[in-house]
Amino acid sequence: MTTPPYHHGNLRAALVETAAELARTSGPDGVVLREVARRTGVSHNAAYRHFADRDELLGEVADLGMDHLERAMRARLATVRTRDPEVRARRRLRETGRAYVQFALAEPGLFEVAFAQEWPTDETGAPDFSHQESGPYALLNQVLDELVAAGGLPPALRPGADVACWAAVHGFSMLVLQGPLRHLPTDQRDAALDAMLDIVSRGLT
Amino acid sequence: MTTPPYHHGNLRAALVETAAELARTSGPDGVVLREVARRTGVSHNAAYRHFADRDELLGEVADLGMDHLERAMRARLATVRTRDPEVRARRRLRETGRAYVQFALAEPGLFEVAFAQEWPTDETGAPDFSHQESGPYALLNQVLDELVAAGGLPPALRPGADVACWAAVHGFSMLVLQGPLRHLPTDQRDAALDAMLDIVSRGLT
DNA sequence: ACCTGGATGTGGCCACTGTCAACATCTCGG
DNA sequence: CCGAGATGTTGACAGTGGCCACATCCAGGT
Repeated sequence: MTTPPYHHGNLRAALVETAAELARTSGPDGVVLREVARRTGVSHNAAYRHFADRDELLGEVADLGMDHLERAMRARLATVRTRDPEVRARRRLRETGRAYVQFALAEPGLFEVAFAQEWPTDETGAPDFSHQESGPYALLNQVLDELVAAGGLPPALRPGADVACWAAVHGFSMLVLQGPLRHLPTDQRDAALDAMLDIVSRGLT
Repeated sequence: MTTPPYHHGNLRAALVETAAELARTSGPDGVVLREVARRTGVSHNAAYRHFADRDELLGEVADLGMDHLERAMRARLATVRTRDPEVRARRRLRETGRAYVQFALAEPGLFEVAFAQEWPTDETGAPDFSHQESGPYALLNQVLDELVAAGGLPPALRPGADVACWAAVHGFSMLVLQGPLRHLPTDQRDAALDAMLDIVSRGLT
């Protein structure tokens, strides 16, 4: 007859994990504080000892999602084994985009939570990840720089290329996840993605 | 001393309008059934005589938003006065994209509501606006067809061009509205949009 | 060995929401 | 003119996020 301990031991981490599970299956709106507490076997108020409010918990889930996204991108990047620098860089760029979309489609809930979070800003209020060394955006910039260095992308087109790439893959993900392409059959969806990546790639030449 | 009439007269339309106002200022989550009723000066349950549930009301607002978007796009398209067919088509394509982003930024709430709605699907479940004559998507396809006809876009690149264009402008809008580019100063934002439109345009050549 | 203060978890409460069911009121066609 | 159907109201319910006061536990100092 072991009575459950009054203190959980590592409630904070447990809550984040449960919240992430809910986010995975039901998106941001599925992360209901009381349900998280229920599933973690704790009272509906315990979470407030570890998070200021629901948003702070969601923030943790968002960080977790960003980590997963970055790992997925890095994993796919590592599969490119081409020698020729320019071809290699171009393939790596493509894999970056493909990994982004693939993650969004595989983990729509986490993706949505991760994206809906606040983003770091510098003192002027402008986005401040330009000098970040990690994170999906930094990774994209890195790959784009590789492409410039390899001679595959005219330096004049380099500024703006990051936003263009990001917008394309992000928009595609949204169109498929929540938008008009929601019910597009898988093969057509993949074809559309390839076509889009082709167009963007052609535009960066 | 005129006592207010028991019946409103045109409650349905009035509710949609109030809901649209709320959507404009507070996005989809701001469209709270009870608040809509309150502002319309009616009891919190009156809406149920006209809409099955909150989603149906939101659907009306979404249609309204789509109309506005399409009108904005058409208005901008009409400003292109160039004669040369190819240049004209290319400019019209650009204005299409610019109008989309501009509407999203000017009316973020309506935009979000409009986009989050269900979309028509055909019997197979695939999106069914391919043969639509109106709506933003039909307009985009029309402009792309113009570009092909004018010789500005190789027919081989025509399939997929629609999704690519849409994804780019939609993604850009999302990055600015809810994403990392949220606090980007206006001038930098415009520059980034121009750069992106350039890249997409180059890709469609 | 105590005991005391801070950290952690609990239960009760409030305002708010969407939705349902029962009731009230009005309007219009026979 | 009168009754049926459409429209609007009141009241209730379960569910939510958030706050407060209280209960419990653990660690560190004496």
